[in-house]
Amino acid sequence: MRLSTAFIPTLKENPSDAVITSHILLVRSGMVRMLSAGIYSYLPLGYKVMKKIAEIIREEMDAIGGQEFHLPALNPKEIWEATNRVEAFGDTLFHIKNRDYVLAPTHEEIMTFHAKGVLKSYKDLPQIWYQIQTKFRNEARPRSGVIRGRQFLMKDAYSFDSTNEGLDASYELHDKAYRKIFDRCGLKYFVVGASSGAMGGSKSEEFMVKSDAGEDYVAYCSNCGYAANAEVSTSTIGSVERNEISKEIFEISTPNVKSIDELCKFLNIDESETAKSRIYIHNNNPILVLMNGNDEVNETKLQTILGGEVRPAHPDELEEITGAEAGSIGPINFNHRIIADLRLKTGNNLYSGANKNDFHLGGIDLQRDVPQLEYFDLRLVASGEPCPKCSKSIEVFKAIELGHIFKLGTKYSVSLGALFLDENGKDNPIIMGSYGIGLDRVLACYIEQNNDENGIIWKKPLNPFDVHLIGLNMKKDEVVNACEKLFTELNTNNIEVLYDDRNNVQAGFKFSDADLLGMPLQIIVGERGLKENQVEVKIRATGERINVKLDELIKKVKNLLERN
RNA sequence: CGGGGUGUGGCGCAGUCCGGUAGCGCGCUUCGUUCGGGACGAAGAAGUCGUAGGUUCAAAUCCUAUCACCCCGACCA
Repeated sequence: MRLSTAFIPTLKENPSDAVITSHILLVRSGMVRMLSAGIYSYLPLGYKVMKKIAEIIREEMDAIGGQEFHLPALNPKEIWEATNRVEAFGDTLFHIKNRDYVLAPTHEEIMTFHAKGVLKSYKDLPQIWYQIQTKFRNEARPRSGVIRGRQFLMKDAYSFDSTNEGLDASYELHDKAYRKIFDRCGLKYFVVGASSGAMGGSKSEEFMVKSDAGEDYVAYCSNCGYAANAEVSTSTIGSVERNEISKEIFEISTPNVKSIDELCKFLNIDESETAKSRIYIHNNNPILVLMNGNDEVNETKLQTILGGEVRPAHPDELEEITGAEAGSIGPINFNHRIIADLRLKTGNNLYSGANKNDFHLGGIDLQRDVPQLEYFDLRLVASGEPCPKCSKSIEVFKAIELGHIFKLGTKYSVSLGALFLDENGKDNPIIMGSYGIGLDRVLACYIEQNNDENGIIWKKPLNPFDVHLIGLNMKKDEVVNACEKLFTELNTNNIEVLYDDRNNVQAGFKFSDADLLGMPLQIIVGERGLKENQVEVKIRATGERINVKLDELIKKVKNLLERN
């Protein structure tokens, strides 16, 4: 492809609304443009990469017996009501105004609809159906460019089995296929145990990429390989020590002391001697959650333990409920339900808020002073604490979810009546699994992991082109002639070439564009080299430059691309 | 949905406090000189100052409303 006529609008400056690296580079390299918040157009160069990602996914899905569908994004609302997911998705579901349609955010319902009455016998099972299709979700707050959009491209797959063993096998197939897909895309990722959330089902795992732009937290142990979403990771850190003598409760004036850190400094005590209070509203009733020191509440665990509706209390509610502001709340004289983290079970001589602004209490013995207290594992795991599997230290970091695989069970087949006859002639709901990959995220994560200060660094097989051919001074006939010849030669050798044939652009500009676009190899053709019958090959990833004789170029390029 | 911020030519921004009819850099067009790391000179094109209403002799600037986008939080199959 000739750059002079291609639509690859590169930008010299960072777009003002982009913050994370992948977003900045996607826009600067002319791969995407924003149409509206969370809605992006893929330009030719970006779409070329998306097609390559899709092709890898297709190959691996087909390899496990997957069959590709193309389902409508426009769905009758009725079918979503049958599974109660109009309510479950709430505002995230896009509704069509002038007809009872919704824009599909995922396709369990529609796939199950097609399975119903067609997969009638255990002999018809198992099946793996998939599609690569645009999904619509009315995200409250789209962010990070293409990583969290209102419209995005997703590969979604569904398995249909007659037995739980069959589901296990289908799930395993997807697990292996996903590893192959992400390996082939050149991504560094983790597979973590996850919460099934509103999807329902018994087991689920996420494929995660470590990134500061991520919205999930992953607990990872480099010693034994343990990895889990922090939402579900168990905390195994030890309980606080119990002193031999429990002091009596005493009140201390602590003016302007709001945080645990300030309290520790003020009283010259250790974090472990303090109990932090967080107030939540559970089904319209206040509940105090007591944590040790600076431990954070794991709200997923809290939600699971309490059930119903749980949310943090607003600041104005705090004063109404406790009589004090956020920094001075505590369990003593608190007249609603209190639960505490397991770590505090043995605690005595603890410091906590007095439910009176600018006062704290010391000498609290939870067993003595709050006898009705219930203890649960409520703690959000943190870096440095012992791994639940091998007791070595774990690391907690932010991550982006690339893919998620679920054992769904029979939730959708039951509510939509997708039944099959077993060997005994008895009706049974089909046992399902569902498996997703965000293609936009694969693209963005690749760039997050492969860039430098000059731009993107592409490697096979996702690279849009293999080589970037740069003609330095296109006013010189010998340069033009040499470039044209190489362009033809490379193309006939099935090497994908982006050819910078612009004759009105300075050399420096071309170099910068080439580094920004980031093809694995740059072939630089200039007068200087041509005198020696040679061109320069630059390896984008390392910056290494090699002078190559013209008649050895194709061989050398093939060779370097193999190695890449 | 709560908090904060920003909307001025294609892109990045100044001007807004203190009202006087719009400017800078990049890009774009034409001509010339340059030509291996984002060139130089000359001439030019391009902006309802997000939108609507109001105040005023006069509004990018002040007031009111509204929309869009970004960041933090809430939410997140």
